[in-house]
Amino acid sequence: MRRKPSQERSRQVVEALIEATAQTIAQRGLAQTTTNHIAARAGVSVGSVYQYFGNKEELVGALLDKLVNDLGQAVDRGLPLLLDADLRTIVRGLLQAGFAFVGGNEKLYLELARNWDQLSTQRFLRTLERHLQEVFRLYALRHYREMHIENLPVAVFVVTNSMVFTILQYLSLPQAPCTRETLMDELTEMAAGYLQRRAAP
Amino acid sequence: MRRKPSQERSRQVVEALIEATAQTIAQRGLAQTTTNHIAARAGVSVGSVYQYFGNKEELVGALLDKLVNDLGQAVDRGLPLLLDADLRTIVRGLLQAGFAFVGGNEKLYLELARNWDQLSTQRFLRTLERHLQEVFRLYALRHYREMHIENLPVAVFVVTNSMVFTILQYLSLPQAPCTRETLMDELTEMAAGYLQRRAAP
DNA sequence: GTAGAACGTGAGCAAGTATTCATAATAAGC
DNA sequence: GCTTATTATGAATACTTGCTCACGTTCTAC
Repeated sequence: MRRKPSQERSRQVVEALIEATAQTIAQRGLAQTTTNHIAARAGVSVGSVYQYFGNKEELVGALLDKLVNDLGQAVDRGLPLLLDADLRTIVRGLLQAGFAFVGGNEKLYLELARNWDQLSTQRFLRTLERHLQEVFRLYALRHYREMHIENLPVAVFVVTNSMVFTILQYLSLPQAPCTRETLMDELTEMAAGYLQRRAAP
Repeated sequence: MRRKPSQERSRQVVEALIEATAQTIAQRGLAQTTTNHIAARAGVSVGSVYQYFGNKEELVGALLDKLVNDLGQAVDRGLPLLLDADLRTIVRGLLQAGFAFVGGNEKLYLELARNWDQLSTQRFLRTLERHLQEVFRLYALRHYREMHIENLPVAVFVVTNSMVFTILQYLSLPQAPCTRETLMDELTEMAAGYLQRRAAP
């Protein structure tokens, strides 16, 4: 951030710019999102963008920061409700929460996912992995008889990526091969089966 | 293809252009790949690109056609060897084959995967799904006692996407969280467990 | 050998877009 | 009210890049 906004006015501009970035990406796609579009939608001029962001990338980065933060909060909110349930219920609940999270801004998240290489999209996955690792670590402690995973980080890595990308792929298909419920059932089956596999000896 | 090459000379130019496209994408990334770069690397001038391809997209499309074709052949070659084995061995073999296939051009495939939205990358996945569906259909026929999946297309969809994207994600990590062998073991565990789950009543 | 077709060339055009900067408007401090 | 700091403006700049086209070269058929 090139200049730190000190007045209320400018803080609102920064907020409007980030929001406008989200909307423009959702509507036109990342590639077709220009600084002029963003400024116009935010109701300010291009110059204002460069008052607060060194370049376009920083602006998108700020948007991602906000989304990563939202994600973390969403997971944390849903977490305590799940820990008493069994593994299958937990996984199903996480999937449901995931769909709900993406639900509002499907277009935006799809577009961001399509451009996952543009650096920071990775932070999204890592944040998610970190939170899920915590969930399953706690579960494993409570149910050490049923679940004993040797390498939790790797297991979480596999499950997280499998879930996220399969769902994204499902969402971006022109016509779905099955209902959303069926997809969640199958993913739950796969993930829960995998995580539960190794009973302690 | 704007003009059909009739002389040997021009056929070589077309081939060189496609090859140069692959190399340039692998080296500089799709976004930084310009028609001028491709032409230079192919040892011809930009104009020649437009003798045979209407635009840059068609050129990349031709490259993808070639790769999809390669993929189909690779799967078909490996297929007969696997059908006698058990499910776990088959999945492990497919993963091994997958890594081998990508192995030579890791950079290229990663870069193409990063830009999966640019149309035709989807064809890649569908081709793979189609082939895998055939593999598991045949396996299910032979081992109808052990495996009876109600909705094979959906199961294959889930497994294929999970495997492909987890591997791609693994490959694009700056530092791997586990060895390639471990990853394959875990993926095998998850996929085979999932596919084998429902025994016939 | 030569005419005509196929092919190759690369400077330059057209279009788009990130970024700057001189200038103007607004708010804060006194 | 006046001064200074902060914020906003948007035309102009600088740069990239896909693509064209008038011209030169190579091949083929007769």
